[in-house]
Amino acid sequence: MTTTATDGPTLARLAALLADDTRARICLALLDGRAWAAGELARLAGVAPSTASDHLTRLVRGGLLVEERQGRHRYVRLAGPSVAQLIEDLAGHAPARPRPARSLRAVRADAALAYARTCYDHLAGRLGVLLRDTMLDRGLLDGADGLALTPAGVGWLDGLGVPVAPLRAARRPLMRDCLDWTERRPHLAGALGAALCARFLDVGWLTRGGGRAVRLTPAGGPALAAALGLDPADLAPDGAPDAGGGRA
Amino acid sequence: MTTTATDGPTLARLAALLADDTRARICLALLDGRAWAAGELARLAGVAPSTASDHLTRLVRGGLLVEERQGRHRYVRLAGPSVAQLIEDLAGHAPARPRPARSLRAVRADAALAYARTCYDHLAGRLGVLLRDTMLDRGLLDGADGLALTPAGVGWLDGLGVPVAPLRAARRPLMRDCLDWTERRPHLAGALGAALCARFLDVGWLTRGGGRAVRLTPAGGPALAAALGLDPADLAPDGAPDAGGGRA
DNA sequence: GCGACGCTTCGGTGGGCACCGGAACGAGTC
DNA sequence: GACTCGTTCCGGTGCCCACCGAAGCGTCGC
Repeated sequence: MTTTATDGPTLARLAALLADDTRARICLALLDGRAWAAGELARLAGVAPSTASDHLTRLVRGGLLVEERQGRHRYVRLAGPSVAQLIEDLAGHAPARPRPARSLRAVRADAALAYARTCYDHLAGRLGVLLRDTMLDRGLLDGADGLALTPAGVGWLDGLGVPVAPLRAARRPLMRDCLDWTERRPHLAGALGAALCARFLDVGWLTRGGGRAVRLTPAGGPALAAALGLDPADLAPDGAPDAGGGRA
Repeated sequence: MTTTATDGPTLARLAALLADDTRARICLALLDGRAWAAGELARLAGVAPSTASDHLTRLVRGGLLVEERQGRHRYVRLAGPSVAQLIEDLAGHAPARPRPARSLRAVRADAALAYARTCYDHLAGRLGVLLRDTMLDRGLLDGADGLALTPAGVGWLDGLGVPVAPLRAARRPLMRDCLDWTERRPHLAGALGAALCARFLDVGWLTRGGGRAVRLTPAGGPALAAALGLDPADLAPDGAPDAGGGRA
């Protein structure tokens, strides 16, 4: 028999993959869960295509990314939810640094992101945190002895068209708290968080803005408020007058 | 443009703290939850004291470690459970690399670690995983809809002298799955995991071996088996004939 | 076919940093 | 007070790696 699994150098090599500004930027961008082309990532990170290509190769070799070649394009995405979780956790532990606003456009985009965005495959931002809080308030989740769905919660999900049974069968955990970058409080991740986010997009309550931002649709606001037993005003993006301008 | 709270460089600087072999070794050693002197860590990592001192300063500045000066000694320990969790998560994602056994002593020490050890402040290794599994089997935990204590579990803990009420009041989550390095399956962390481990040590069911290893005491084996409704043989460290030799 | 495009490979350059030894400093010890 | 010991500060060295531009290669479009 062999031994303890992870030694120092092994851990260091994994951390080194995220210890570079450019690679970190790339991984954060990929947290939207979609596949990006190599050139897009190079432009986003502000480096030459050759440099980005190098980084992508390294990240793929390290197991953080998977690639898919299509014609002359090289698409990469995060290797899975566990990688997304790892990056989220790291980002959650990094010191929160309020950044100076650079332009009105940037302020609007930041406000839109702070209000609602995807975090790999689930919902984050104020809306994500509010969703979890309300589910706890309404007794759909029980947070006293861990974090678990109540029978009422199972019924509520069923009513939304999110049957729980297939989620239980999934290999990933049903629920998991994910520390929100902007709110510094947890939102809902795991199979359930992903299913809820997908469902809201499916039925048109949410729609993707550019990048990671998502927006409540005119129909989605009242519908979600009703489902949660909230006043529609509670869902207003009160943080800033973002409107719909955030097309980054 | 980038995101609101955590941008690429911020994430990269955090990751860079763990991206060095020596610093990674130091952090892994500190996962035992105790405070180590700078010189001890230098010897453990195999570098000059001046080099280790430099690394410690960097880790403290980065918020991963806290220090405590006592006379001419500088003691450092992990800054808290959240840092321990971060390192555990990273280690859990690192590829498991079977290492060749180097000596009989090393094999014995490794076997002792694989059987039972502390993971910052909670129990890990085969024993830790078995504990969680059995609690699920016995209906003390409910894993179907998240991870939650059942009423039976609350009573069981009370009988062990681990009242749940103060744990609920703690700021850290009551329970959390922590991926075990050696078993690659979850064991129990969070406030409850820490309280259980502390209690087992308090009542003398477990005792600390050298380093991170812990051992079942002659009295503790049958007692723990009885508490869990297991045959004492189920708790045997069957992986290897470790006996009590594992004094790193 | 030809050209445009996206990506990769390949030297070359530069900066950051891990490491050490030696000197200095403070705290304990006799 | 002299000595030891743990730690820190400092200068110097060498390695690793992020970056680029240029050239090469497959893919798509006209």
